[in-house]
Amino acid sequence: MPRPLGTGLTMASSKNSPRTNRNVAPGKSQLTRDDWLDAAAGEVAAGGFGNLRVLTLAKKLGVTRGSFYWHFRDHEDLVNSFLDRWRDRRFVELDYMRPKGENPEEELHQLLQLLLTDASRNVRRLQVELAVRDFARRNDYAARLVEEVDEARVEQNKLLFRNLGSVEDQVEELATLMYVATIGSQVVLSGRQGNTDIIRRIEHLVARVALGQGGSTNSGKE
Amino acid sequence: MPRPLGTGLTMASSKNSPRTNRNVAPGKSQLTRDDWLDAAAGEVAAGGFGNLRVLTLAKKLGVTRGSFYWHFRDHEDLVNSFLDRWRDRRFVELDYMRPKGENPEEELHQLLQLLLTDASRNVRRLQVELAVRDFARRNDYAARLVEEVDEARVEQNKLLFRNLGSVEDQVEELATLMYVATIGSQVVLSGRQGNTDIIRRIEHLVARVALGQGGSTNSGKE
DNA sequence: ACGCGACAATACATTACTGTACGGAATCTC
DNA sequence: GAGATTCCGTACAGTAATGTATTGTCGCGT
Repeated sequence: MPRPLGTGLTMASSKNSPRTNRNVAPGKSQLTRDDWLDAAAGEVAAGGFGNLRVLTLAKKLGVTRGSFYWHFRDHEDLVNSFLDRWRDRRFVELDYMRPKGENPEEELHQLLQLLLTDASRNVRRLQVELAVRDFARRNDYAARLVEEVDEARVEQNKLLFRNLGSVEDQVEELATLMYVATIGSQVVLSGRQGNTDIIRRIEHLVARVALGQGGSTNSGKE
Repeated sequence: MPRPLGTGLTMASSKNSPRTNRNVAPGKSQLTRDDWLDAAAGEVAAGGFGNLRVLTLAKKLGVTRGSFYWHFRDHEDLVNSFLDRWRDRRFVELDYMRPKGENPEEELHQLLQLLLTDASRNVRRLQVELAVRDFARRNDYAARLVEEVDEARVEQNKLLFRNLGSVEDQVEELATLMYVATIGSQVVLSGRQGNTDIIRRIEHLVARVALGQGGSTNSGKE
C-alpha cells in the first residue's frame, strides 16, 4: 500500500514535484497532481465545489479514477489541496503588484483595471474566486483561507491610499469600501456582458473619491 | 394521475391557495406548498442549491417524499418555485421601503441600515440571497431573476440619490457604486462576527460621499 | 533482462438520491 | 354517508457517485 499523499489539510502548497515526471513533453502520458488540480479548476469554475466529481475530472483527463486515487487520498484531499493552491496564488499575485509608491495614481488605476476590467477577460479566475467564496460559507477551512486573502488585500489597499496621501483616519474606510465595491461588482456583474461602461463608471467614481475630488456631487443646496 | 402542479417555470408566483388548507390550526397535519418552500429556504441557506435534497426536507417536515411529489412535479419544480417566490419577495420588499422623498438623508440611513447592519440579524435572508446569486452563475432562470432584482434595486438607489440632490450625471454612478458596495460587504463579511464597526465605517463613508462632503480625504497637497 | 516503483485500468461493494406506481387514510361535497 | 378528492405512506426500480482492492503496464536503474 504505497501512497505518497500530498499535504492534504496542511497549509503550504508543498510543491509535490519529487515525481520523475518523465521525458515525454507534450503528450500527457503521465499525469501530475497539478494536472488534476487544473482540471478541477475548470469544474469548480463551471459548477462550483458542489459539482466537483472525480469521474468527470478523469474523463476530462482521459484516464480512469484509478489515477485519481493514487494522487489523492480522497475527494476531500482534492478540495483542500485546491484551496491551498488557490490561497498561495492569491498571495503571490498580491506580492507581484505590491505598490512601490512612486506613482500612486497610476498604481490605483492599474489595480482597478486588474480587479474590474480585466475580470471580464480572466473569466476562469473570477468564477473560481466566486466559487471559493461561496464554498467558504459552509466549509471552515475555505472560510479561513478566504479571510486571510481578504485581509491581505485590504492591507494592500491601505498601503495604496497612504501613498496617495489620504489622511490615516480614512485610509481604512477607503480601503475597505473599495475592496467590498470591487468584490460586489464582480458578484453582481459576473456573467453579464456589455458591463465595461458600468465598470468604467465605478472606477471613475472610486478614483475621484480616493483622490479627494469628491465634493461636487451635491447640486449646490448646502 | 391527478396532479395540481404549481406554475413551475412560469414567472408570476401564482399563489397556489386553491387548497382548502384544513381547519387544523397549529398542528401540521396537512402541509402546503409554502411549507415545503420554507423548509427549502433553510436548506438553501445552509448548503446552497446544490445540497437541496427532497429527502432532507421530508425528514425536516416529518413526512415522507410521497408528500413532496404531490405538491411538486419534481426537484426542478421546487427550485423554480423557490426562485419565483424569492424574486416576488424582493420586489414587495423594495416597494415597502420606496423612498417618499420627504427626508432623503433619513431614508439613506435606513436603507444602509437595512442592507448592512440588519443583515447580521437577518442571517437566513442573507444566506439565501448569496446562495441564489451563486446558483445564478450556472442557472439561466435564476440569472434572469437576479438581474431583474439587481436592476430594480439600483433604480431604487437612483431615486434616493436624486432626492438627495445629486446631479443627474453622478446619480447612476453613485447608485451603482453603493449597490455593489453593499452586495460586496455582504459577501465579504458573511459569516464574520464583530463586523458592525466595519459596517458603520462603510456607512459613514458612503453617506459622506453621497451628501457631497467628500472633499477632505487628501492631505492637502493639491 | 529483470525487477522495482510510479501510474493507471478493472471490477466490486456501498451509499445516496430521484422518480413512479399504487395503495390507504382523512376530509370535503352533495 | 357514499363517493370523490386531497394528501401522504410504501415499495420498487434506476442512476450516479465514492472508495477500495487488485491487477496490469510502462520505464528506469543496475
